[in-house]
Amino acid sequence: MTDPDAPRRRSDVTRTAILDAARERFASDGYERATVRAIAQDAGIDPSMVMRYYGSKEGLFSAVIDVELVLPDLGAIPVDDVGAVLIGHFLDLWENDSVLQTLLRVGVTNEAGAARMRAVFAGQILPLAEQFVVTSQDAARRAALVASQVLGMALVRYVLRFGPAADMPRADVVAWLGPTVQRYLTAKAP
Amino acid sequence: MTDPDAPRRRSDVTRTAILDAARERFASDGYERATVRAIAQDAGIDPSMVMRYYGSKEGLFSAVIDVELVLPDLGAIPVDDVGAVLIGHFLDLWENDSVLQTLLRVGVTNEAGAARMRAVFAGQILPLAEQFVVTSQDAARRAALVASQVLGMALVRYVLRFGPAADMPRADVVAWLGPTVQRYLTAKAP
DNA sequence: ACTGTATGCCAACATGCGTTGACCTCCGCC
DNA sequence: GGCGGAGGTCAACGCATGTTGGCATACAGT
Repeated sequence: MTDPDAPRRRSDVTRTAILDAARERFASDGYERATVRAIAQDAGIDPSMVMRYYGSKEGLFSAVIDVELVLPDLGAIPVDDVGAVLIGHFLDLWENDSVLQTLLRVGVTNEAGAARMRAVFAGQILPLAEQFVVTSQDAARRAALVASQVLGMALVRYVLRFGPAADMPRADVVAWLGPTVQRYLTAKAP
Repeated sequence: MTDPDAPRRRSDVTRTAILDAARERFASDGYERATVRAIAQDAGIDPSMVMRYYGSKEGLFSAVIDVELVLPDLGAIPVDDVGAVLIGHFLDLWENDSVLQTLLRVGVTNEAGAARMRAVFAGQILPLAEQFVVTSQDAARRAALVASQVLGMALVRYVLRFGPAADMPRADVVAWLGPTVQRYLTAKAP
């Protein structure tokens, strides 16, 4: 019997090596400073392989950011815990998946990255806010508020690495930010 | 009598033209994509002038981000209004001065920019938090929380330009974010 | 075992970058 | 009126980048 996880082509191991290296380089250096040559060297192959398998640097980047963010179903948890659960889940996401760091780093200077970020926002955070509110304009605003706090914490904690933000224990982040997004989602509009 | 604001050297007009063009380019494109050639063209002079007056691209960037952020004295306003006043002031700052956009755009991919951002944080937001709290570690955390919300809103509103965040009237931003930073600064630690 | 093709490397290309030094020009001063 | 220096342009350098085509090699199907 054949292993269903086995690579279908011999080149698949190289393909994913390139993708992994690219993920890290884009996440830590941003789009411009992550050079094809550096990515290729990290992956242990020739730069021309990148072009063969992904067409161009832009194509490689597209492959890197083409991921699905999955948020937990918030219907199953008590309404009062939504804020805390959400913050906890976002912290997991940021710490275990480099694609969000990539998006944040690149979205700030690259329009394609910004567009992808907006798409994630529209596909994940917006529907979430719509569970708590009637009019769609109100939901959009609340989603934007949640995004501002979540991305802001990610920025100072993981990207800019402000000491106090980076050192804060996870539980404290949840305790402080949880009520904030809870209010953004469920409080009466001011 | 001589005008005290008159340029002391004939080249001062060119110097500031370069600086103005650099501010805009760095703010909108980030460090890597803001080329010396493009800045020079915007300023209407030759690229070599940039080198003559600022030594290098790095030197020009240093000159651009070498600014003082001034926050209002919060001693004079009622304690309960601190959050709202602060948010209002930050919105003014972001809308009237491109240097913060520059810092945010560059700080995400450039270590010098990130360092400058941390310095602004330590020099401006941290002392502010120290007015409300006794231990310096607590103050640092509260300052980081305020920074996360303020920078997060700047990110989604001015840089990533999420529709709902960019369109939100200024008064609504103050009404939503004011209580948040108010709580970060003055509420009992959880 | 033979052959075609997928896989990979190497060398080179064109381009745009930051940066440099030689040259020109015009203002202010003796 | 001539002169020295500051202000400015021009062309070029060296380098790193993304990208390309040609060539070797090793695998898979017959």
